[in-house]
Amino acid sequence: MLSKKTKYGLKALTYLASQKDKKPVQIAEIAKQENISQKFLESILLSLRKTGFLGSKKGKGGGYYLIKNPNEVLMTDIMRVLEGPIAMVPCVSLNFYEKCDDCPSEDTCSVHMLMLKVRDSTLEVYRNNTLADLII
Amino acid sequence: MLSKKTKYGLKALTYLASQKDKKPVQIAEIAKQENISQKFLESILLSLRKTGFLGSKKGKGGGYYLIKNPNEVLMTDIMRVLEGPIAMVPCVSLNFYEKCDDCPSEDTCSVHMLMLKVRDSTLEVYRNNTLADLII
DNA sequence: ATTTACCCTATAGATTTTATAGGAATTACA
DNA sequence: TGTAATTCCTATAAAATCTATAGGGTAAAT
Repeated sequence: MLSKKTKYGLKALTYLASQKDKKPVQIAEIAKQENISQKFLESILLSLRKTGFLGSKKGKGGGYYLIKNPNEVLMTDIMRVLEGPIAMVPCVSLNFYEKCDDCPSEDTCSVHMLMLKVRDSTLEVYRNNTLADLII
Repeated sequence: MLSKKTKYGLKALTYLASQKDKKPVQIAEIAKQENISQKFLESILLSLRKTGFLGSKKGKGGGYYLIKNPNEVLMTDIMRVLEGPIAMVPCVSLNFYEKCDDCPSEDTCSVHMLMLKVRDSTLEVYRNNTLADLII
């Protein structure tokens, strides 16, 4: 299941991406328009800024804005920051690899092979979609 | 992330599928071979029996066995029983549909469209794999 | 100065996941 | 007929994760 954090994050990014200009948008505005708890959204936007997706401006007239053009932002990168690993098991994760402690070998693990296929098919979707594709 | 329940369930099903004959296999044997807590596995196998994937036999020489041939068991069906919805959001789920309470409309939801694509690509994997494909 | 708005950390509440406990019911077999 | 083996079932506890909320700090604009 997609976490609320990811869902809210995607909605906020899309909201920013659909702005005419690149002027900062306030948290309060995004929160209200997208039905998101403002404080929760605040922490999400903060993490998106720290990971280089958003810029921010303090003080009056401040807010958040996109750093790159929407069509340059791959869904793979967004999803990894918001949701974490794209793979369903750590042992098939490209960016968050971990060995499973309950498996003697990955070569003979039935789950491993299946989840590799799922990962690849999901990756293909994320690699072929940018933030721009989320704008209706 | 794949839950342990699903992972263990898949391993257990694969273990049963790779048996030569269809004689019942005891929980204890599967638990030991696959490094799974026996009591936890017990509840998983129970749910797989109640959903028609496994048969069971009580008493001495009892255990669990597959009802169908491994190549007749689609991964879609297994995953829905073990893990639940294949979709990452309820509003794009075929079998567990639910409206999102924070979205005014699905047609204008950026998350909805993306998750529809992810669901379809994942479904394609599960529809093209059976339990037999998990056997190494 | 004062107001506006982001910055940051800690923590609490809710939910889900991951088991564990303990006994009841059933079967095989001596 | 008795006994050991094995699944069946419900309840509940422990742990982890998710979803916020609280409250003050910091920088910028006017």
